[in-house]
Amino acid sequence: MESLERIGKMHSLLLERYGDLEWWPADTPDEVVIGSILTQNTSWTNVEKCILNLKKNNMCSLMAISGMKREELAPLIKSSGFYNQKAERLVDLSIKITDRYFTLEKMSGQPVEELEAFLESVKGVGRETMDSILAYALDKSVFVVDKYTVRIFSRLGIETGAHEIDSIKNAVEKSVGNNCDILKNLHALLVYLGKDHCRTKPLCRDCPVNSICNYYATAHP
DNA sequence: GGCCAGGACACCA
DNA sequence: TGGTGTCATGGC
Repeated sequence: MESLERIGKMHSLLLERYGDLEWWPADTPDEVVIGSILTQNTSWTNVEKCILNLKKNNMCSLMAISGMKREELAPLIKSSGFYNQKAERLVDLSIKITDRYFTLEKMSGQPVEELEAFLESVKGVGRETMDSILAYALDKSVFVVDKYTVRIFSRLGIETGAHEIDSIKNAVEKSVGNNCDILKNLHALLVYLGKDHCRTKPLCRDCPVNSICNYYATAHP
C-alpha cells in the first residue's frame, strides 16, 4: 500500500473515531502566536492560565508584548514553565513581527516561503512552532509535524526516510493537497490519538494504531 | 516523589 | 551528526 493511500485511510479512520476537532482554542491570531511559544514542552492547561493572565492585564497581543520587558512579562507567564526563556523569546518575536509586518493580518498576505525564512531566523521558533504559527495564526496550508506524528507514522510503517519530519510533512501535504482546514484537522486528530495511545513504547491493547496497522496487514499486505 | 507535557537550543565528542 | 543537558511549572 502506498504511503499516500495509507495517509488517506488513516485520516478517515481517525475522523470516524474523533470527529472534526477544533484544535487551537484562541480568540485572535495574536493569541495563537503567543500560545505557540508558551506551549513548548508544556501542557495546554498551564498555557491557558497564562493567556488568562495576559488578558486580565490587557497584554494578550503582539503589539502590547513588544513594548514589554522580559522581567515584566515573565511573572505573567510563570505557570507555563521555562518562563524566563519564554518571556525573552516572546518579546523578541513580538518585536520582530510588529516591526516587519505590523499586524498578523498583513503578515498573512505574504508567501509561505518568505514567512518561513523570517520565522526560521527568530530564536526560539523551531520547526513545530513555525508550522503552528503558519497554519493556525496565518491560515497557510501547512501540516504540523510533532513528536506524536513521528511516533505514529513510524508505528504505521509509513516510510519517512532520513529527514523524517520533512518527509512526513511533504507526504501529508501531497496526500491532502492544498486544503488548510484538512491539514489542521489531521494534526489535531493525530495529537488526540497520540495522547490517548502513544505515550508508552509497547502498544496498548485496543490501540487504534494497532487496528489501523491490522487493516494494512490484512486488507493491504 | 517521579514522570510527562501541543520544544528549542547550546554544547560536546 | 547525534546525544545530552538546560530551561521550570503543574497535573496525575
